[in-house]
Order: sequence, then structure tokens, then C-alpha cells
Amino acid sequence: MNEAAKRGTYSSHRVRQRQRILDAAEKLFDEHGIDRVSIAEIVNGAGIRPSTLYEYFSNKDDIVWAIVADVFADGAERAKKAMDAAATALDKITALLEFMAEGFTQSPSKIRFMAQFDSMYARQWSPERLLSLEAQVSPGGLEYFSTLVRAGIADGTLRPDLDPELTMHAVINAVIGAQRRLASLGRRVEMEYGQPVDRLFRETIRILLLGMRAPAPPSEVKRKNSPSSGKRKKR
Amino acid sequence: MNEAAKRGTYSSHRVRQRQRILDAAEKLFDEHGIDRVSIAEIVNGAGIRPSTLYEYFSNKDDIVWAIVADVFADGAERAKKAMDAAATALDKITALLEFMAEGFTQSPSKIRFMAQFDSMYARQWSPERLLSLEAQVSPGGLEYFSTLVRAGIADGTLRPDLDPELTMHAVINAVIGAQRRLASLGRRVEMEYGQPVDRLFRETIRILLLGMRAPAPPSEVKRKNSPSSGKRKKR
Amino acid sequence: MNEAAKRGTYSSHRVRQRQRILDAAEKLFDEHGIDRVSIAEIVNGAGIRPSTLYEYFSNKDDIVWAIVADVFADGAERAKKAMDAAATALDKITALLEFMAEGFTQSPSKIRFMAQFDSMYARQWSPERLLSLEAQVSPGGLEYFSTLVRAGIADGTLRPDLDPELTMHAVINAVIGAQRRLASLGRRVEMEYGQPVDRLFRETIRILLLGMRAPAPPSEVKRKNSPSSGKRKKR
Amino acid sequence: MNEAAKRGTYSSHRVRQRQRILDAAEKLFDEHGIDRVSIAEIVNGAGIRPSTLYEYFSNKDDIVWAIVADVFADGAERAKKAMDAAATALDKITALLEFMAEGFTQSPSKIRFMAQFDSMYARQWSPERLLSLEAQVSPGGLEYFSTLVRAGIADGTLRPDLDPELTMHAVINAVIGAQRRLASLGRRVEMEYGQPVDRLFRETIRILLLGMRAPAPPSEVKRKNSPSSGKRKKR
DNA sequence: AATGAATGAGACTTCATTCAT
DNA sequence: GATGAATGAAGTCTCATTCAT
Repeated sequence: MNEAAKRGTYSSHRVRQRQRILDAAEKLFDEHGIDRVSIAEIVNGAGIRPSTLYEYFSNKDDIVWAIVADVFADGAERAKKAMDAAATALDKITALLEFMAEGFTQSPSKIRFMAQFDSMYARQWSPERLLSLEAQVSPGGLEYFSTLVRAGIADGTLRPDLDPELTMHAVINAVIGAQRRLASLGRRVEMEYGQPVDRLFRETIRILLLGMRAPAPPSEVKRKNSPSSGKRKKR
Repeated sequence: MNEAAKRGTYSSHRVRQRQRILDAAEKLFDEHGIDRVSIAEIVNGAGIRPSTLYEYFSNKDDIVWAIVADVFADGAERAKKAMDAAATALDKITALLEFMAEGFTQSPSKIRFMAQFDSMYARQWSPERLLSLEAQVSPGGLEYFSTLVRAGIADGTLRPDLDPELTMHAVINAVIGAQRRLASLGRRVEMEYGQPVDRLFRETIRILLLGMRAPAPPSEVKRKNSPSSGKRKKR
Repeated sequence: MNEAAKRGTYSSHRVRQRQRILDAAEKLFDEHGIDRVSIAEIVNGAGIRPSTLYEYFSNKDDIVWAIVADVFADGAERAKKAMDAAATALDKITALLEFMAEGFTQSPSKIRFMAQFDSMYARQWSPERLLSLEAQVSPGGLEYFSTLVRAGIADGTLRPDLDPELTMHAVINAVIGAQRRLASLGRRVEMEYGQPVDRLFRETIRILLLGMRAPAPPSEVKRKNSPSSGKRKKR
Repeated sequence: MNEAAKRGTYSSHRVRQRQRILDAAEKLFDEHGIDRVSIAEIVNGAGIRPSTLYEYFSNKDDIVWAIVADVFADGAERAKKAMDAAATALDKITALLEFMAEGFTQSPSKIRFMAQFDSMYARQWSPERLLSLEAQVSPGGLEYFSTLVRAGIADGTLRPDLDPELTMHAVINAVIGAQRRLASLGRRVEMEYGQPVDRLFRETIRILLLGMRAPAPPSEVKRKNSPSSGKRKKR
């Protein structure tokens, strides 16, 4: 037990130190850009000596990667929960996008980090590593999106002419893209657009949801589902 | 005249050399990421000696910036032309987004470059410099977007509940974000989503347009289905 | 008694641990070269933690030195035994060189180790330490060699024109040199020379012995020379 | 011509700088051992700054390698010349070994360097690179050795029972091994053996030549012993 | 206009070692 | 006896940039 306690202490110390490094790194990556942050700066920010850092991470990529993993792990779990609570397909989608809007408000720095990651690292990093992480974020993989769209068409909450294999993928990509761009450009956009970024983001979501939602049955339309079936041909 | 001819030659030579450098840099930036490309590599790619590069650019930022300016200049002008040809507000917006879809297909490397630029540089570079360039891209500045939305509401092609100060800004941001993300992730996304990236991008645009478009007027909708089928062709 | 038992256990444990370290080190030294092996690698190979190593050795030199001592101790004793069994001086010398040929076949890694040691360390290490060890290897010191040559000249088995103060020293040096070089270059030599290294080594010994041996006595020798030359060929 | 002159100047400057680096390195390698010499020390010895060194060599291995190439190039050419002058096979071999004895006296540091190289680097360096260099040192490759032995047996200067595919290879290896060991151990051996190293080396050669030489022809040997004693004087 | 040569500054990383537990 | 944690010191190498020619 003494032994265990000791281990516990050691171990929690290790975890804490590790986190200090990650926190320092994340902050600096956000401030200066991943590739412009030197090990020396991270070490400085974490209040340790360079050689100590190498007891925890074997290089900068390792650190970047650990942050990515954190971000993914964090998001995936909470997104799932948010969606499970909703009833109709449209509600589920709305919940998911809402969840992203909240994430946006609460931790823009994580989103900026991911923006950097995508634009810089995606090309040079092992696809396998990335895919294994991404598998977590969309619960049940991408097929879940297809299922969602089909369910929405069936329950009448989504436009019948959506493509189950395409639409949600496109929408999610747009939302992520919009989110990251807003987070990256930050105050700059606010000044330029004269709007708080999260209003912009919520408007993006609103338009997208409007675009997916089944058209309101115009008074008597309910019965006359026919026009919507006409639109279906499009696809 | 001899003098003038010399100057002429000299000058065109200068221009050519400069372009060789920019081309080499752009290629490398796209392949390895802006911050991972050294002056030495650019110099190598351009087939000149390091000291020569400094006769044309005073540092790497200068080069990056020159490329940004090129991209902006290119886009702005052609986008304007595309929009001028369209009649209704919705058509103008559609034309603009279509134009972006084409740019996406034709020069994904430029888009990837801008993705890097946004996520890495936007924060640390002089806002003035950036704003002055961005002013060019949206002809007439952002107010043009507001005007467009107002016109669309007036001519009945856009939903009346759109916010002129917000919607188009949000939509454009989403489109740019989606575009850059798709370009950055490139083949990776294709494999993951099982869809060619430009189909994804066009679906994004379709949903956004559906979200902005005025709902078919309730009572007479049945009859007026024809115009909507007209719009369908565009896609 | 409990105390004593403990000590006994403790001590044998210590010895075993020490040997594990030496074994790991020797293997690594042979694979990568003494100066290219880090403490970390040794520690790793021995399955202990760095700080533990310092309970047994105070630095890498200490380890190298311990291995040298082992090699010396091992060789000296067995060489002596081999020589004692032989009768004439020539037989003794032959026995010594044979002994080296066997060592060559049996533990080339030890020989490679000594090759490294000579070329790298000899210069920078305390001569005293080295001499004290080398004293062991040639039983009775170098004077023994002189004695041997004189005995050989006297008993007619060695050429009379050999220099007792020189020849054996030169021969031993050549044998050791040849041995180490062959061991170091290993397979490389085999490929290059198209001969197994130990055939090469034995040929070296044969030539050296031929060079030292007294020429066959002229007059009646002719007849007796044939059998001996026949035997010679076998080797 | 002005251009050419300029180039000439530049170029010779480059060559001189390069040589300064190599000289400094060689000296240090000999004093402290290749792996114990840092770039900083070489740079210091050559009177340049670290970054300048990298304009001439891309790392330490490159430097080591350049020295090896020099040693090889140097030796090969002169050895060839020495042998060409001799008549009989035995004379050629004698000339070759003599040549090595001279090299030993004149540039022991180069030999020590090669000793280090063999024992440390041989294992880890590209065999191809090494073989391509070694091809130069033994003119006509190793087949030359076989030819030499056959010629010697034919012209009666070498023992008839030598193995053309083996003997010379073994002898050369022994000579090189002896040479390197003596050079490496240097003064240490002199003190220990009480003999100047080059006397030891020449004795080695003498014994080896005696071992290879055809025995004096039987019948008239007694009388013809004088010539052999004459040969002895040569030494 | 071009470039050969040099270099200061600094980046990342390894390593042997210590010490408290 | 073993070891987790930390670290000073050093090592190799890269890079942007300058300057004389």
C-alpha cells in the first residue's frame, strides 16, 4: 500500500507535468503558430528544463499529436451525448451543430489549433494515425451520417431530395470549415464583418438547417407531398 | 534607345526571375507547408543562388505575401465579372458560389495555400496589409453583400427573414471554409468520405442556396414549380 | 546466519547483475562500436534503469575496462596450459599460435573488442593499468619469448639467425594484428578474398612458422624432407 | 579569362580551405580517437566557424571518408610503382612489403587512422563505398596476388606448396595488421618490447618472406648458402 | 545582376550523471 | 538494492542573411 501510494504519487506527478507541458504548448501554438514555436519556448512556458521535456515527449510532433488526441477525445464523447438526447433526425442534426457552436464559443483556441493542424499537418502525417482518431469523433463512423439523413427523410423532417451519402458529409465539412476559419481569423473578422463571430457561426448553422429541412407544408400542403416528390427527381 | 532597350530587357528579365522564384516557392509551400520550406529550398527550386534571391525579395514573408497578392488579384476580378452577368440577387449569389466551385476544381493548390495563410499567418500579420487586399476580393467591400441580400428579399428570390448584415457574410465564410478544408485534406477526404471532393463542395453550395432561397409561395406553389425546375438546370 | 545468508544471496545477486551489464555492453560494443554505445543503451540491454547501473560501475570506461580484464584473464591462463604441453621450442610456439587460431574461431567478438580497444583506447588510457594486465597474457613476461627463441636455436628447431630479442615479439604482434583485422573486417573480408577468414588466419600462421623454422639440414635431409613437406601441405 | 582567373582563385581557395579542415581533423582524430573528436574541435583547429565547415562537408562521416580516400589514393599509386620496378615475383613482393615499411616510418599517423577506421567503421559503412576504394589499392584487384604467387612458384623464387588463392592474401593481411597494431600502440610497444617499432615491423616482413621463399636447392645448397646469407644482409 | 564565401544565432536532441526516496 | 525524476553540458546541424567581388 505504501508502494501503491508512492506509485500513485509518482504517477499523478507525471500526469501533471505532462499536462503542464501540453498546456504551455497549446497556448504558444495558438499565439504564434505551431511551426513558429520552439522547444525552448515550450520548456520555458512549462517551467522545466529542455532535457526534462524529453522525458515526457520525444519531439514536437509528439506534443502536437497529443493535443490533437485530446481535442478529438473531448469532442467525440460530448457530441454523442448531445445527439442522443434529441428525437427526430433534424433535431439530432440541430443538436450536433448546436454542440459545435458551443464548442466554438467555449474553446476557440482548440478550434484554431485544429485549423492549423489540418492545413499544415494533414498532408504530412500518417493517414492511419489520423483516421484512427477521426473514427472516434463521428460516432459510428460516417455511416451514421447516411443513416441520419435517411431517417430524416423517412420521418419527414428533412428534404426528400437530399443524398444520404453526401449531404451530411458536405454540411459537416462546411460547418467545421466555417468554424475553423472564424476561429482562426478571430477578432479580425469581427472588425471586418462588424459582427461577433459566434453570431456569424450561428447564422451559418441556421442557413444550413434551413437548406436541409423539409419545406413547411404550405397550409394544405401536408397532404400534397407531391411537390416535394417532384424535387426528389433532381438528385 | 540602346539604354531603353537594355532597360526593357533587364526589366523583363527581372520579372521572369521574380516569377520563377514565386513559382518555386508556391510549389514548395504546397508540398511541405509554408513554415517548413527554407530559403535554401526555394533558391534551389528556382535554380538560383541564395544571395540572388535577396535581390528580389527581402525575406520569406515577402515571398508569401507576394503570392497572397497574386491569388487575391486573380480571384477578385473574375468573381466580379461572373456576378455582373447575373440578373436576380439569387442568381448573382449562385454565380458567385459557382465561381468558387470552379476555382476549387481548377487551382486547388492556391486554395490550399490560402488555407495555410489564414490559419498560420492571419494572426501575426499586419491587419492593414490584409484588409487592403481583401477589399479587392469582394467588390465594393462587404456592404455589397448587405445590398445583395436586401435586393434578394425585395425581388422575392431570397427568404424574407435573412439578416442583410449577417447572412451573406456567414455564407461566404462557410463556403470559403469548406473550400479550404476540402482542398487541404484533399485525397484524404475522398478516401474517407468516399466522394470526390468537388461533389462534396457543390452539395455544400446547393444546401446553402436552398437555405437562403425564398420558400415557394404557398398557395400557387404547385403551378410555380416550373421556375424551380428552371433553377434545377443550373446545378 | 540469517544475516550471512542474506549476504550470500545479495552477493551472488550482485555478481549476476554485474555480469548482465557486462554481457549487454559487450554485445552492443561489438555491434555498434564502443564509442557509439550510450549508457542508456547498455542499461536497456541489461534490463535495468540507468541509476541502477551506477551501483555497479561508475562510468562507461569502468565497464570497458572490466571487459578487457576478462578477456585477458581468460586468454592468459589457457595459452599457458597449451604451451606447457609442448616439447621443443618450435612446438611451443606452434601451440601458442594454434591456441590463437582457436580463440579466433571461438570468440571472434572478443577479438573484435580488443581490436577496438587497441586502436581507440590504448592511446588515452593509463599505461600502467594496461601493462599490469598484459603482463598476465604472456606468461613470464616478454622475456619468455626471448628464452623461447634461444631454446629453439639451441635445440635446432628454429633458424639460427633469429634475433631472440626481436623475432617472437614481431611474430606475436603480427599474429595478433592479423587476427584482429580479420575479426574486425569479418564477412567483408570473406567476400572480398573469397576465403573463410579462419583459413586465411591459419595460412598466416603457417607462413610465419615456416619463416622461423630451421631450414632442413642439407645433406641427408633430402629424403627426410619429403614426409615433412607432405605434412606441411595438409595444414 | 578574367572570369577564369576568378574561378581559379575561388577554386584554389576552396581546395585550400578543404585541406585545412582535413588536416585539422586528421591530427585530432589521431590524438583523441575519431569518435571523441567533436565538430567544434575540428572547426577550432581549422580556424573557421562551425557553419563554415558545413559548406565543405556535410557531416563528420564525410570528413572521415575524405581522409580514407586520400590515404587509399596515395598508397595505391606509389605501391604500384615500387612493384613495377622489381623483376622476380619474390622481388615484387619484397618491394611491396618494403614499401609498406617505409609508409610505416613516414606517416604512422595515417596508419593509425586506418586502424581506427577498420576497427570502428568497417562494420557500419557501406561495403560498396569501401570496396570501390580498396579496388584502387591493390592494382588489378586481388587476382594480382594470385598471379604473383603463381609466377613466383614458376620462376622458382617462392615455395611450390603455396596456395595462390590464399597465401598472399594472408600475408598482406598480416602485414597490414601488424603495421596498424604497431602504429596504434606506438611508443607503448617500444617501451614494452624494448625495440623501435620499425625494427619490429621489418622483422615481421623478414620472417614472412623467409616463410614464402623457396628453400635453397638441396644438392648444392651448402655452397649456395652464401647468396642466401647475402640476401640476409639486405635486411 | 549574380554569386561565392562566411557566419551569428539558434534549433533540436542526447547523454551521463545525481539525488531523494 | 533499485529507481523515478531532473538536469547541465554538450553536440550536431540548419538557416537567414551579409558582403565583397
